[in-house]
Amino acid sequence: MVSAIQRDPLFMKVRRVILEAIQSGQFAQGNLLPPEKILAQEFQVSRATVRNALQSLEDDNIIRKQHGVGTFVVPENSRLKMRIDKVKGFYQLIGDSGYEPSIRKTEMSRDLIPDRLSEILEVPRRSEALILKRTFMGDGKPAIDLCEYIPVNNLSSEPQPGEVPDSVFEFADKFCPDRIEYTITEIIPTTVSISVAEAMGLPRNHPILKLEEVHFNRTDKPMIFSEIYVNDRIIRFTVFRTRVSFI
Amino acid sequence: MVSAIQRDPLFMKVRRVILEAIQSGQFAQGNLLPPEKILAQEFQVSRATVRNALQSLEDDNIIRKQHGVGTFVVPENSRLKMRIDKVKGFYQLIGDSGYEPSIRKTEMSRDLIPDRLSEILEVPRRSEALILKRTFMGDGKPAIDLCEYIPVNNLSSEPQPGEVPDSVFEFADKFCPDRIEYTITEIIPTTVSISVAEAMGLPRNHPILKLEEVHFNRTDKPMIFSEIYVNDRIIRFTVFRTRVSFI
DNA sequence: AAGTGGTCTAGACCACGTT
DNA sequence: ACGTGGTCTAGACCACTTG
Repeated sequence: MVSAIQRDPLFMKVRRVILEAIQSGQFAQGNLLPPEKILAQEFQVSRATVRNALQSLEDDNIIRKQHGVGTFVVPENSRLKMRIDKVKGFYQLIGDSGYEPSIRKTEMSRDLIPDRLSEILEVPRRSEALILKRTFMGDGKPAIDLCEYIPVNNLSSEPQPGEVPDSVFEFADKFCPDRIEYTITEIIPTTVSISVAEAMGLPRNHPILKLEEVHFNRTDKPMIFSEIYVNDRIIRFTVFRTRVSFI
Repeated sequence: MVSAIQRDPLFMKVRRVILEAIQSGQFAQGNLLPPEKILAQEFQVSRATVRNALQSLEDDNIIRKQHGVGTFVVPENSRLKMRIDKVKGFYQLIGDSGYEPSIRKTEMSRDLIPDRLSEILEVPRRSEALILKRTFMGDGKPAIDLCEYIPVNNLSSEPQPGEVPDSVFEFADKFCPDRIEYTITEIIPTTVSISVAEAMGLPRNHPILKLEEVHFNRTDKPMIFSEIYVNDRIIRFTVFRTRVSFI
């Protein structure tokens, strides 16, 4: 079952206050935040809690800490919204990219699962899967073409047309016995096939990004496979990488 | 100046011991690690230190924690070595992909910087840059074609041919006034041009992944631009993504 | 020398999932 | 009810950068 209620931890409250202060440009003198000690006093919390809040902001590339110096606000222009390692859903992604998101259609069908996918999803060959096809649009133009394969054995109830959520995470919450705990994505350059060219409104042989995603439950069992084509005229993925020293 | 010496924190020692135990399959009964409390007692450290060690292992997708349940070893087959958000250097990346890495050549030249890059690197138009071109091989076949642009004003000393490090991070450490603090990478699908096709030994119009990287120093100043072509027959990038709930 | 973030301790209580 | 990881405290000292 999906637990919807969860108390908001203290550090998340602190995070929100700091984030608002950043966004309203409050302590933006030189983009330097007050020291952790001061923040702790100000918020009447321990330094560990402040550090927890700052850590979560650093993960999102909002701030950057430097040992012996201080905590800096990362300039807007090097913030990244289309981080491929932070994708939550394509609808939101298109919005973040500055386009008006919409969904053209949702096709739902049942069919035998391709042999390659039955291996990846660890289900018997020639077993059945629910197949969902959708095209996400940005400003009315095709941005993302998506095809999801859910083996019928991984379904806990049968979705009706019209009640399919935008995001695969919500889909699993509603219609699968387990939620998706993590996802592994492979990035593949390719050129558009005839069918994709048609769906995306692109010339044949146009280069395009293909993503193959496998969604796992908490016991590391693969649940769902997604095949995704991304129109690079609308969506450009980025990666943020900090220097790491140790192994 | 680059500080080479740094004391190894306690939690890194703990991390190493846990990692070795995982790799030697020691506490692999059901892939469940002992509780944090027990680990703390065993290593004679505080629970916070154990948590710090476990956190770093979780970041690397070695373990996965689940609130109320325990800490699990992630199965080998869903470990990822070619995480695009964790790339340290291409030489190592090729090795991680299971190929014998080598470097074909390093071309070094000075030339005017292209207008587009002068904007990205925030230097005056028509200023000069050091240009480094290299091809990384895997098992003798071209795997990665790399072209780096370093504005001459961002150099602190002049590299001699033969003393150019494999990694751009080490290059900046040696020949630039600042080290690279973080990198933003854009992922672009494209097809090979004539020159790249030649360098990579690929047919014309073959789809290929292009990466455009901008390397920043600690003051968010762009220092170096890299243009990278990745042969997807040898290197396949992956992304690891866990479910996140809050904003 | 001063001030910052990084590490570490020894406790305590809470939230979550299982039994 | 129990055991797990998650959060939080109040302190201490260390490592790094800068003046």
